[in-house]
This record gives sequence, C-alpha cells and structure tokens, in this order.
Amino acid sequence: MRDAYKMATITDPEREFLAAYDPTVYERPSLTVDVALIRVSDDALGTLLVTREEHPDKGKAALPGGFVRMSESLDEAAQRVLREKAGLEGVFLEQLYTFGAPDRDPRTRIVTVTYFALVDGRRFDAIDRATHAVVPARIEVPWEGETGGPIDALTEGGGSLELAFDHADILGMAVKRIRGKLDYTPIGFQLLPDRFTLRQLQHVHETVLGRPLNKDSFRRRMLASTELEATGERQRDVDHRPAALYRFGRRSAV
Amino acid sequence: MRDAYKMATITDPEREFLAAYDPTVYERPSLTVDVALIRVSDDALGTLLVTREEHPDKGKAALPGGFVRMSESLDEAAQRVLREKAGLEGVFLEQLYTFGAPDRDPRTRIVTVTYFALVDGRRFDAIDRATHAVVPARIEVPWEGETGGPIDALTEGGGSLELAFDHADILGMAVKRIRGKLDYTPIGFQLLPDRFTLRQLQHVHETVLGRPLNKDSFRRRMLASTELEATGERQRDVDHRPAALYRFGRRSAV
DNA sequence: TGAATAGTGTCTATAAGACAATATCCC
DNA sequence: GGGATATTGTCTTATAGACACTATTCA
Repeated sequence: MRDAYKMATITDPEREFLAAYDPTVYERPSLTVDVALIRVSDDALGTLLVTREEHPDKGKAALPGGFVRMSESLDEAAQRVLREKAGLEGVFLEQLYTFGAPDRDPRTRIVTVTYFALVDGRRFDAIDRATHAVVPARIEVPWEGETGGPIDALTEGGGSLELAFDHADILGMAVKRIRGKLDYTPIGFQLLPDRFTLRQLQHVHETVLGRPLNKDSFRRRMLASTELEATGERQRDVDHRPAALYRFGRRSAV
Repeated sequence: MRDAYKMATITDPEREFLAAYDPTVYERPSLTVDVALIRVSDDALGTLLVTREEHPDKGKAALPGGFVRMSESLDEAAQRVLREKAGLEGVFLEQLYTFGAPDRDPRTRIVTVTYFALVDGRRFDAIDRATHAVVPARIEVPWEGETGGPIDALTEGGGSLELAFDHADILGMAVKRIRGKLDYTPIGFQLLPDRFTLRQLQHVHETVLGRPLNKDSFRRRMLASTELEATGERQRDVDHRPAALYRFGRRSAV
C-alpha cells in the first residue's frame, strides 16, 4: 500500500498511471466471458446452458462462461470456454456485448464480455452429456423483429427454466444481433451442416427471424448473392424430387 | 495468500468461485473505457483526441478514456470520461466493442470497453481548450462501405497524427458501426443541432458514408420514416429559398 | 429580374411478392 | 402413374434513381 501523503499529492492521471503498474492501488472488477451458443432445432431456436452448482443462483441455468486468464485474448477465452464446457471446437464465434452493471453479480463486481456462437444442430446433439454437464434448452422469443429484451429458456420438454444473473438479457441481445446480421451477412450457413438445400437454409432463416419468408424471393436473393456455391450433388433418400445441395462459397475471389 | 496445500486440492470451478470472492487469488486485467467521439465537420468526419503525457506512447494522440470504477456501470464510466476530458454531457453514447489482446498495452494487461459518441459539430468547437486539453482531429477512412480496418487521424491543418495503442482500430470499428447503423436507425440526427434541414441531414449521411446520395430518394425516405417532425419554421438569412426546418420526432407514439 | 437552392411530379429500372407450369425423384 | 417437393417462368406491385419543372428567398 502507498502512504497517504503520496496519494494526496499526486494528480489523477498520475494515479491512474501508477494503478496500471501496481494492481494493488485500485480495486478492479473481475472479468469473465459468457457464451450464448445458438442452434436451430426443428421449429425453434435452442441454446446450451449449465446448471449452477454453487451459490449465488445455485440450481439455476447459466450460460457457459469463465474467468479471462491473463495470457489469453478475449476471443481465446470464449473459445476455451466452449471447448471446456461443451467439447466444441471451430464453431463460429463473435463478440456480442459487454455487461457491467455494478450489481449484476451479488458476490463482487464482475464484468462479462459476452459472445454468441452458431453451430449446426447435429453437433449439439452429439455432445457427450456424461463428460460435459450441459443442458440443452429451447428459446422463447417474446418480441418481434429486433425489438430486443430478455428471453426465457425452456427445457426440451417445455418446462420453464430459471436463468441465472442477467443471462436472460444476454440471450435476448444475442437473438437481436443475429436477426439483424442475418439479412446482410453470410451467417445462416453456420447453423447448418456443410452441405444443405435452399429449403433448409430458408427454414433456418425463418426460425431465427421468427416469421415466414417468401420462398421465391428467398431463392432469388440467395442464388444472386455469390455466397452460395452449387456442389452439383442432390439430396438422397427423400420421397420427392431431390433438391440441389449447396455449400457456403469459399469467397476465394475476394 | 492461500496456502499451497489448499490450492492443490480444490477443483477448477471451486477455484474460480473463490477467486471471485478474493481478489488476490488470481491476477486480473485492468479495465478501462475509451470513447470515440465523432462529429461531422465540413466535408469530413472528426474526432477528439488527447495527447498522452506519459509513457508508453508519450506524445501520441489517444482516445479519451479512463479506468472503470467499482461503483459505476460501464455506461456511466464512459459518460464520466466525456465529462471529465471534454466537458460534454448528454451526448449520444453507445457501446462499441471490447478490445482485449494481451499485448495491446505494454504496461500490463488492460482490457478496454469502447464506446462511440455522436455530437453536433458546434458543441465540439465550443469546448474550452484551456480547461480541457483536447485535440480536434480529422478522420481519414481508407476503405469503402463497411470493409473495416484501422483509420488514420490528421490534425485540423492536415498534418499526420500518430495514434496510441490500438486506437486506430477502435476508430475504424466506430466508423464501420456508424455506417452500418445509419441506414436503419435514427442516428444521423445526433450529429446535428436540434433543428436542421433535409439538405444538412443528407450532408451528414454522405459524410458518414463517404459517398454521395441521391437527393430525391433521400428526401422520400426521410419524410416517409416518421422519425422526422416538421417544426413549421424555415431557414433565415440564406441567399436562396429557405428550407423547412425539421426536428427529430419525439417518438411519443411508440 | 436573376441567382441559387427548395420542393413537386412523372417516368424508368430494379427488386419483391404472387402464381402458374413443368421437372424429377420414390413409392 | 401418383404423391410430393424442386425449379423455372411470367405477371404484378413496391421502391429507388433520373430528370424536368415550379416555388421562394435575397441581392
């Protein structure tokens, strides 16, 4: 601890400068990352939660998260959390928003940098629940468009699920952001396997946006967008005319 | 400090739990906010910088910023920084992105939550430079649309200005975000005084986007958008037909 | 009256929605 | 062949850009 005399005579910028060198001068918030992992399952959005084993909010469901380590970037921390908590690697991950209300965690000041991740629903189901204590959940969006606001999660059976801390707000922000990006960035692909039909892609868009889309217009837009690449293959084992399979363009020509 | 015996036998989640209670268990990053304050001046975007008086990057220009205090939210910290460094209150402020590369500050690990702020250019000029040591700067955007990337700042005279740390990246992210939001959110108003003409609003949009806009189409879009409210007043002391003055709608009907 | 910019009306090109017709698979 | 969905083509409607014309102020 510095002596009071010195603290009283140095100016504010100096104090901040010293504080940066000496972590004991000022208290500082803890820093975590939390990840909203989103998938499309049947007719609803889904996410992956972890049951809290400790107080506070013991027993409630929380987003997978963890403290940021000194040597890793924020992106790396989010990747690590996904790997440790869900065994997932190489999923699409993007920073969402940083939540820092002083009272958002009753223990102490914890600021959390949140991310959203998009993953093919099947990889979601393939997670080994014995080694990773995750809870798949359905997402219920109580607003239209990009209104925003907190979001409830339900168990896969449809039972209600209490969310810890401000995680309902984080999920709401994730859905709002994804809806906004869907129209002008190639992001829907991330929720599908490598090869997919236009119908499947439209279903993903409709589920994310929470409203039906015009089929003809959707086809035209997607085919005109240069993001899609025809594989030349078609569906197999369907009891109707098989649709062409597309893949996300490598954008090699950029 | 806890004894080594105990540290060795507790599990990882427990350790994190304890770390949250006891700030000395783990080192944690410092947390700051930095604000990219944007205005439109004549034919270019402008921002407000502060000359660094200390190492590292002494003498370089930096965004106004400061450490987050334990009792204030992130938004409040950003507001405080604007008040303390530039004497500005009540400006539009929105969280931008959180930068946390481990080596972004050579002193120690500093994670910064960045904001962008939009302000009428005239309030910018009215800042008392004697009490607030700020440097107005012009912004040079070296890419089109929403490509993104770091951005250079110039002195008002046109001389080059070296930016500290990763602040060129932060400015670039701010411009990219503002360009993206301009088309579908009422944000251009924030860069103008209370009352303004459609021409002035179009000039703001063109300066932000860095490209000319179709006058007729711009008028139609704006007048159809319900965001604008005619004041019934007109321009005065112009040597041509005076344009109608509009104001940002109170959105009372939402 | 003339210079200058504001504001209006009309035409055209482009993108979205609606709908009909045809194609291709499995049974 | 029949059921089902994919794919193509055409028509209609909404929106953006282009352009010509009229309006209003000050010098």
